[in-house]
Amino acid sequence: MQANRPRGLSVGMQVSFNPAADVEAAMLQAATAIGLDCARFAPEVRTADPKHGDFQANGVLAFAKREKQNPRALAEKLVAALDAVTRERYDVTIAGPGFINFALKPAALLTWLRAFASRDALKSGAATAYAGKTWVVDYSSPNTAKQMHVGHLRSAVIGEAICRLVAFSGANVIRDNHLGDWGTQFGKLIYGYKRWADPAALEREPIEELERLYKAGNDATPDGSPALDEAREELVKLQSGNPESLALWKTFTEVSQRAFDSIYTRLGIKFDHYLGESFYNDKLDRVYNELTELKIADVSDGALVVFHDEIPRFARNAERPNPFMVRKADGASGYASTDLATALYRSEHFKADGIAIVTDFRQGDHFEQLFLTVKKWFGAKNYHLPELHHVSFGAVTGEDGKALKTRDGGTIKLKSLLDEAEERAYAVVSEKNAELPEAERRAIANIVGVGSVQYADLSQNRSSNYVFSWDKMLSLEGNTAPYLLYAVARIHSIFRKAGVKPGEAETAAASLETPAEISLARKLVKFADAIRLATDTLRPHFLSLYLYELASEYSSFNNADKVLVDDPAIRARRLLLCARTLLVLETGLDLLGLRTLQRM
RNA sequence: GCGAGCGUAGCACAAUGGAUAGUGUAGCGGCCUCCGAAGCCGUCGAUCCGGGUUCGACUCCCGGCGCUCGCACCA
Repeated sequence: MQANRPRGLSVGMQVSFNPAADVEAAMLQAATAIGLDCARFAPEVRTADPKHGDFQANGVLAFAKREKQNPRALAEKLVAALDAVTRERYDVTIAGPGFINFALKPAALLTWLRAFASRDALKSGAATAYAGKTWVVDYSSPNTAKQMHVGHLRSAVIGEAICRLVAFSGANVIRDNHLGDWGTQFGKLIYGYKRWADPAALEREPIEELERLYKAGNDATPDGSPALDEAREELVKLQSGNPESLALWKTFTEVSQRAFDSIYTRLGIKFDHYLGESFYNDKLDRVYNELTELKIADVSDGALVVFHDEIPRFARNAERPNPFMVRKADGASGYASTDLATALYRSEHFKADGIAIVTDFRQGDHFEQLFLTVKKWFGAKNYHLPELHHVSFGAVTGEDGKALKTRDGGTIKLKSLLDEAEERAYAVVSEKNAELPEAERRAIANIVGVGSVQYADLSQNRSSNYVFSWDKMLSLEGNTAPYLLYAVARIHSIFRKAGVKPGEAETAAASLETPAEISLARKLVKFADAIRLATDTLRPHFLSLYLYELASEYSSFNNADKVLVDDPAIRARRLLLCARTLLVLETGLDLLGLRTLQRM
């Protein structure tokens, strides 16, 4: 997946959304001009450390080495062959053994800022990368009849950010909540429900009551007990379509859905589909039949399984065999079979070009086996094979490094976690801005509180575990949601004071002059690169980090250069910088799933 | 036992094989007659250990060590 890679020649045309694309094209053109074999020469243009420039081309070093040429001399020849537009737009220098550095000149920076003046302009710049692609994103996926807890947080937050990023890059995104709505737990739940259901409690706190009934059912059915046989009987009745059982199950699903929706609303999530495991019930036979017919699956100890002999740990002769369990020995389906049916449905029905499944890293083996199996199966049948991504993430831990629990060792419910975030944010807002009316402080606290929880997760590499800390995520300092939201609020404040809207009163802007102005503009131009990196790697933290650095750059600018000065040209160009910073921050935060504020 | 992920300043994090490894916090020192000081500026401080590949390694490979997790009918 190398979307948004520089392609084609755009030299001499309008500046690109991602100027690195222009540099790449110009380098290739220069290489051709001096007779280099472009099949063997890759310019390797990337964003540079600001002290070296905006972009750097590193490809000369590797190429010169391979061709036994002097890299420095080759770099000089290439630079001399660069076209006039590029030379006009960039200060080009050669450094060290043969790095070629490109620094945008202030006039070129201004051109970019004028060209990308709205969210639509940014989107149309970004949207070429995944244009025409359909992506299914499978995230959140809680079990029905249970409350969402802290373990469901990362999938929901990271998954939503990925949906927005991929959509911004031009894909048609299908948000699919693969609910755990079918399985052995429903036998025990129905068993408990029929004996101990409390109608008043079901009315008042339906999910909590279902959890209590499941627990009661589970406690009453220990291994080997006659009660367990009864619970299994309930499961058989449900799976064979008994109307009474199905009606109960349907109620459980609806009650669960309402509870989930209230969480999703707070997190700004709206699914297109809730195709849970139950949806695939009638699609499993085809999986069994085709895998058997193709001899991809074997019967082992009575179960239908797939071994992948090319991967030692999934091979049939492994020390401890770890087969992919398609159908259990008792004939029941497992999650492997529903996941296989799901992959097929997404390929055939949604025509998916990409599938991203957002679950924790512990399921890594499962998805590796799933993807191996899908590739063999689809390959043999000539089915359309989407890109398959397991978007995995680490655990949420307490400050002791262990899984996050309540003080008394219980599971933290997502609802109470979000409540606490809002309460804590309310306390901070009330302290900092006591003069605001209470209703406004509440509204601010909701956005800051939930945003802080989301951002804490999104600001770090999803692969590692993350340490949950209220104090850090709600802090006003450092790479946090409050810091970013504060920067946004301050910019709005300047426009209020100026009496103009963002985007207005900037036509008189002539050229950027001060170091702080230029530094901020250079950061703004790199938005495209941050989007590309975050999207292609499915790692939102690259965008978070960029936004934080942008906000930090803005704060320095805001401190160094007064915006609302009398000189109309200076005022106009600084208002322009404020407007674009605001646009990029608000667009970027929205892509992460955060709401922003005009005042906080 | 086998396997996977992770290991970067006191703490929490970043680094798309590139230049002197960035940032926050904590510590120290500055900046409010000035658009929001919830801010800005300066300073101190780190790649788990040992080999290898490369012009160049936090990054890739091999061997250790540590933490977390997974290993047949739960998802």
